[in-house]
Amino acid sequence: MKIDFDGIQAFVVIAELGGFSKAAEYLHVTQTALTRRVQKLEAYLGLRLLDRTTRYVELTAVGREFLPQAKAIVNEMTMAVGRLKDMSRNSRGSFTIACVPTMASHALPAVIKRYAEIYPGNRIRLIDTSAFEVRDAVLHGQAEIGVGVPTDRHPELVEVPMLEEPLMFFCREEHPLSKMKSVTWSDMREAELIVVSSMTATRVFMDYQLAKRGISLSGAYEVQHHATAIGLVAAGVGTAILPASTLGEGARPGMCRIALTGPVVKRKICLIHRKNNTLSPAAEAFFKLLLQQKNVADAS
Amino acid sequence: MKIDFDGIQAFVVIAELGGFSKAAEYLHVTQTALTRRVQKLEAYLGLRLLDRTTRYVELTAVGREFLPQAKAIVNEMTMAVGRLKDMSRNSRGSFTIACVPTMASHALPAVIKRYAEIYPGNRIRLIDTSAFEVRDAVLHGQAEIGVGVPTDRHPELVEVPMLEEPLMFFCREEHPLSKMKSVTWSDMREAELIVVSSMTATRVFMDYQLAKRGISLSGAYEVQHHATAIGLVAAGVGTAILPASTLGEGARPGMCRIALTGPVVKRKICLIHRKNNTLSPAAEAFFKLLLQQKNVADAS
DNA sequence: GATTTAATTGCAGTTCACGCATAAGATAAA
DNA sequence: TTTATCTTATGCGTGAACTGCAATTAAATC
Repeated sequence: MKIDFDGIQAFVVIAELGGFSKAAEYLHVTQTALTRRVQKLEAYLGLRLLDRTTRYVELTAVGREFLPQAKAIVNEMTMAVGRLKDMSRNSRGSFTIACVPTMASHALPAVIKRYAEIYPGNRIRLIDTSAFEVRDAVLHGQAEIGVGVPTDRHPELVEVPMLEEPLMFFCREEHPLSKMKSVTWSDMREAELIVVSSMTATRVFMDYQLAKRGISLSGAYEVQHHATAIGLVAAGVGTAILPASTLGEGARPGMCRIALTGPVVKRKICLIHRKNNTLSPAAEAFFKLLLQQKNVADAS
Repeated sequence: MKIDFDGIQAFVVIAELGGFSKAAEYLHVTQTALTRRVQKLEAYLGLRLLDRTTRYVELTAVGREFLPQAKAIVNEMTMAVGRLKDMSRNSRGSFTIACVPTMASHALPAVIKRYAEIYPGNRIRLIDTSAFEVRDAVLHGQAEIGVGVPTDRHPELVEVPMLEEPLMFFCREEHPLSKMKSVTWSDMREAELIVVSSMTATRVFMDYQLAKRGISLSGAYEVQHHATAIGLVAAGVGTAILPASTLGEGARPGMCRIALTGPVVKRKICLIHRKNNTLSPAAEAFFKLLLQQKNVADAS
């Protein structure tokens, strides 16, 4: 009833190398063992695969017919197992990560670059989408790792804090507040304010934090993407409230980024993965790199 | 280093049936054994294939990727081994037999018919050719079984006597000798005699036997095939010396078959196979049927 | 919190596979 | 024919691996 892979492998190697002894050397076992394996296999099958005198080994008619199949099976098996071991040893493989757009364009690129240097050849599928869909993608197994914001607890998901960044005030140098070290929410003039859509997790979180302190802020402009908001500010349309990482220091000429206090509202970014699902070695390695990123952020 | 087929099979069945217990039942082992097999496989590979709580079993990302391959391998293996066992148990399979034309058209058809009844579906490739080429076909492995005449001993070949039949004299009813119970070689009139080509083994053997008794007979007509000779006799062209089996008793109207003595020259037919080559089960079964034919001939 | 279901682990028995040493068979050379 | 040599087969003892039972642990449901 049980299938004897060793026997078939022995048969293939003996047939290809033309002898028990050579095959034994190749397989790093004694010739005795191969004799036994072949005998066992033949006994199990009820027919001879190899006609052997003490001098020569030759395929039987059945053996000749079976050899190509056996060879294919042994090869596939060896290959498949080899690939798996390679994945395990060298964190090789492909995986999918879901990520909110901000991180996809700011924190991720550096990590992906490092990852590509350490593990060349590994393909990463990146789904950049809203925080809600990031959560769903991980939950439904479309992505192994999610980079998003904390959400309502789900028993299947694990959220690991990665970094947090304050919302900041963005304006042009000409703006009256541009020379301030920090500004407060009450300094905002709604008539010129650009905020991101209330559909985004960032905005929901922000509104919630402000509401706790009796502050309400809707803004005159509402856009979907941070990049759009930055563009509008740069063009002199107005001022904006955005996560700090939206713009690195002095990344754009004529643009100022000022701390926003009273209160400081911090957007939390976390890594998400399914609770009971082991990450593939490739994803695992990436996950660790992401966590290192966290430490970098903590240190600064 | 050693590849664990059991483990992979366990993985596949568990993944397909969705649980260790169900898989255990399917494989006729305890669920404990499967736990161990999977653990061993995963330890060997260095990664998890199945994420399992005590309640549910689920594929990991790697497991999902590997499952199709594993399934294919396990299926192929099971199929291939199954086919071999079937070949062995039910003498199933195809094989090639080489046969001299006389036998191919006289003794063989009945055997093939019986064989087809007992082992339906088995394909037989039949090479009908000269005795020399029958021998070569077997020697070079193109045919597993040969039906031919004894030749010079070859260390690689085994010849098993099957049947022998006398050469007989064939003529039309109008012929002066047609009413004789038997005729002798000296009764032959060369001017009207049709014999088969001196290239055939039968002819070589006949000449040798006659030469021992100082008889030489070349005939006026020489043809390649027995069927041709019979045709010529039937058309009244002449008389012929042919193996008895060329024509069953009274098989053709107006044709007589008369014993030829002084001496009686018998053509021996034997089965040939390679000495150290095990026959495939299908061929083995056919070989046995052929030998029964021998007994039939001996009895008559 | 109790119950049920399903995988895991401790333990012990047994089988199975392996390797050493030796035998036996076959070919080639003397 | 005998001998040398090469290659597979076998006897036997050892050790590892696999298995199964029974108890355990963990998750999900009531």
